[in-house]
Amino acid sequence: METETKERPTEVARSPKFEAIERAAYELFLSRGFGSVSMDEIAKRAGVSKATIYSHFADKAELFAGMMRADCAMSWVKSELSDRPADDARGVLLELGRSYIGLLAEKGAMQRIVIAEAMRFPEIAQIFFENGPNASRLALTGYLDRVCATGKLAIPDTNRAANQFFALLRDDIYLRGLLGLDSGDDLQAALDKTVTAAVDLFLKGYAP
Amino acid sequence: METETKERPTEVARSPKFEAIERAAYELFLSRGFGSVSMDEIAKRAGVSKATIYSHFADKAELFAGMMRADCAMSWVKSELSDRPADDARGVLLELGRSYIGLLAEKGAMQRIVIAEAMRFPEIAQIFFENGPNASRLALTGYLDRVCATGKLAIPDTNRAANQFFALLRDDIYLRGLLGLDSGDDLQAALDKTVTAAVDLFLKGYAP
DNA sequence: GTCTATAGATCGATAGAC
DNA sequence: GTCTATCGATCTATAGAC
Repeated sequence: METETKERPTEVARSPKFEAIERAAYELFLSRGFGSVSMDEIAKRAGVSKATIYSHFADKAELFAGMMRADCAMSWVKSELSDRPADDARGVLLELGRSYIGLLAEKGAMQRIVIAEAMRFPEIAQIFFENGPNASRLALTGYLDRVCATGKLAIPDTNRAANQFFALLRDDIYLRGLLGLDSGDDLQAALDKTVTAAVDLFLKGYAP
Repeated sequence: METETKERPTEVARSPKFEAIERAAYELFLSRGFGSVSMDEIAKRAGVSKATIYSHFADKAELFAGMMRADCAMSWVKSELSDRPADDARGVLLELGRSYIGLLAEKGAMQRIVIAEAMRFPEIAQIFFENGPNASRLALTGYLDRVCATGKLAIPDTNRAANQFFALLRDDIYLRGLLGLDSGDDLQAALDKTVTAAVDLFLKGYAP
């Protein structure tokens, strides 16, 4: 979805029904996927008729792809790493780790749908990977390069190390989330422990 | 002792049509998921009529769940870790790593389907996780305990460490596979490098 | 047991009134 | 633009002949 402040030169204010359709489709698709959601259902939730939907969107696939594309295109990394201090790798990685894990939980439903429909909508899977995991990896790689320049870490391949760090953060909680399994009683404590354990292993493993 | 099991008569040979149905359903479900495969399609591929399928399986959901349940229940870990030497952690972990990555590639399609249908078939997701990732983690935890007993590694939480090791092995290749993205031209070399890099980081990070 | 034929329901998409 | 009404296709599941 896009923010309301974003200007669209070629288009005037979008009608309330149009936005209602978008919102209804987004919520339904994200909770149940492409195949299990019918256009009748979207129309009913949006409070419009089915014909109104087809006056704004060519077909069901375009409606789905439009919603997912906009959602995947949103930037993942909230905290920029380019202006982070290179002499406090532990603090920066801890903060990045907590931010990343929060992001996984927040975007969990979207990722499950993207994976489920990756065969039918390969373009969506591509956009998701580039703007999500790959963008995160690139950002961390740049930061690790700077840390290595200070001599505080010795990483032979910062690209690979960035991948490893995010892999450690995902742990098995990511897979559990994709599978819809409850991760025990004290999830937040487990997540914090996962972050600190990942940073510990990473820093010691790449110490000079 | 059940003498008359309708579903699995292990003593009596199951009819060829029954097995043809199972094989056709398994292949189709694994390649396109639950919703996109019709009973007509399964019947056509199996060379039987639709009514014959319904004479063996209650409905489409039971047919799907039966196939996926059987596939998920298959043991993952091929090489038992209980009889592995505790004084050669690097060699054992390298071998386990290659085996695990091969397994991910082999079961890639099944995992994508399990994730995609996790909401509709939570039981399948549960069985998959227990027999797959969780069983692997338990096996590795036991081995790491033995290695720590020899003093060659110092791991505060072997359960967490086992999770971390498998997470390092998955790297981002696992996610790419779920998304159906091609992982470049030289996949095998990248996989080998991922395994060695994971073992390197793990051993140095948990060195005494 | 296995088939053909079809019921019954739902879906995506459209025609036509207003 | 938006609605109601419906078409045609497709799906799951079943009835009935053999």
